[in-house]
Amino acid sequence: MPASPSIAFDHAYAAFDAAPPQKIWPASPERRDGAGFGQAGQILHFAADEEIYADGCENSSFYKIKSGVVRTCKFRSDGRRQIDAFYLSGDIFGFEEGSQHRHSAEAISECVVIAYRWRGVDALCSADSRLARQFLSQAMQGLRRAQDHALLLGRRSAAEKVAAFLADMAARGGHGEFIDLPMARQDIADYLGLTIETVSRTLSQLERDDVIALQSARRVRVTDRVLLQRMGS
Amino acid sequence: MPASPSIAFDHAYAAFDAAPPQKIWPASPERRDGAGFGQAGQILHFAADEEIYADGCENSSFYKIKSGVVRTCKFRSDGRRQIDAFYLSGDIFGFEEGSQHRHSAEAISECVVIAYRWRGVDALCSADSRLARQFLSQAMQGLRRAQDHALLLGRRSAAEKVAAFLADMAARGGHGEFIDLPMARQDIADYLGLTIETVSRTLSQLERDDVIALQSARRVRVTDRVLLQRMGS
DNA sequence: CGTGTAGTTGAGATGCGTCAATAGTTGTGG
DNA sequence: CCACAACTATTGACGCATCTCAACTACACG
Repeated sequence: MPASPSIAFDHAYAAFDAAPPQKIWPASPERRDGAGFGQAGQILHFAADEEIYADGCENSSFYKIKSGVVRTCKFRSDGRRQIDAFYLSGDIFGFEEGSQHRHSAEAISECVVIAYRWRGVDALCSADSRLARQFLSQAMQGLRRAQDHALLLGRRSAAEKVAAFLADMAARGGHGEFIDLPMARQDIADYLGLTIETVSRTLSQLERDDVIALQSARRVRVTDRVLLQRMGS
Repeated sequence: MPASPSIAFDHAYAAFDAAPPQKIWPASPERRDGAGFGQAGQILHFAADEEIYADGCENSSFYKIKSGVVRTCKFRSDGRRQIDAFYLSGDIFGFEEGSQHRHSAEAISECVVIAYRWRGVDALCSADSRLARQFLSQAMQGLRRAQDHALLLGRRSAAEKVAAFLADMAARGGHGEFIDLPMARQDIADYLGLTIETVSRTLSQLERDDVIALQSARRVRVTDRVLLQRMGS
């Protein structure tokens, strides 16, 4: 829908984080059964590489990251892995319709996440149309992200993919001209549909071309932001 | 969200199609300005290859196909085109958040579509939570489709891509063992991130492998549905 | 200091793209 | 019904970008 939601989604979820869910999710028929609600907004901790949920398991909650980085991915029968998305602090993941999750989610670094139960969401949205609007907006945001990812994967060179990835990471989590890459090369490769070797070679080439400088394997300095942007678009 | 909507989305939209929008979209503050509503549910005709809306133009409506086939795509600066999705009869397209469309939409065949104006949707959803639920469900469906497309484009062989595409088309519009392909080879290529030559070669190879038989360029008979499914997954 | 993991680099193989020619299809007009 | 043009699809030959396999390097951690 054309207009941005009247109340910023992040604002509403910030409230989710700060206050007990009852404050946000008002009384509703769901509350009477005495279950479900108490668990909304539950804080969970995960170690690096720990699984948060598995592909095909019950979709009872969605999650917001308080700190850390999460990847959602699918494993194919031949063992190949494809990463659907990376989620940074403040992002929401596992936001799917259907009774089962359609990807698995894994902590890339140590993570603190908040789990919000789906149970009762329909009732809450009925009671508060602004909340319903936030949910719609969140779904639309995920849609845009997935479309951009599909665009990134279709018929682009390795250099274009890697440049676009770096530009995206810079936009999302950039500290000035530095980009921190919390994920391993293999994660980047599985996200971009490349091999780890091609990712590594492409990064080296970008460095030789004076577009970036590799401070360390996980830390990139952008020396030519304009060119990086141009290469990735 | 785990459960399917209590009222099937299609049902609600069937009502959209059959009845004047006032019957579905009840009185609301928006109506008082005397505009917008009268145009909701407007029926439009498009010739083959005609543009329905352009990338970047005002996002005032979303659309449902009554008959025909539509593609949404993006054009890159170097002239390459990427197709985001194909929409068949009954599908909804142009369902995006934001003030501008982020793709262009073109009729592949002669088309009849219904345009629904966004204007006033927020108010309507506030008034009718079931409608809000349908909108959310539609967004979630688009999200799933885009995720599947990204999965299809990442590190799969040409044979896997084409097989998956055929299996998808069979599931969506199949008449028994026959698949009608309303789009040109170039469209399929731009959807799968391949060239037209590779698509053509791959189809020929599938025919030599006795997975399909090409009745004509636009009509495929599936001779080994199980194998086709397996190749594409 | 040794061991294990992550990342880089090199050499060769290959799948797909590119360019070009051919074949098939559709539509128009005589 | 045929002739012709224009377009779409198929097929072939060749080149190149990326994959594969392998060796090497850098870094973290006990």
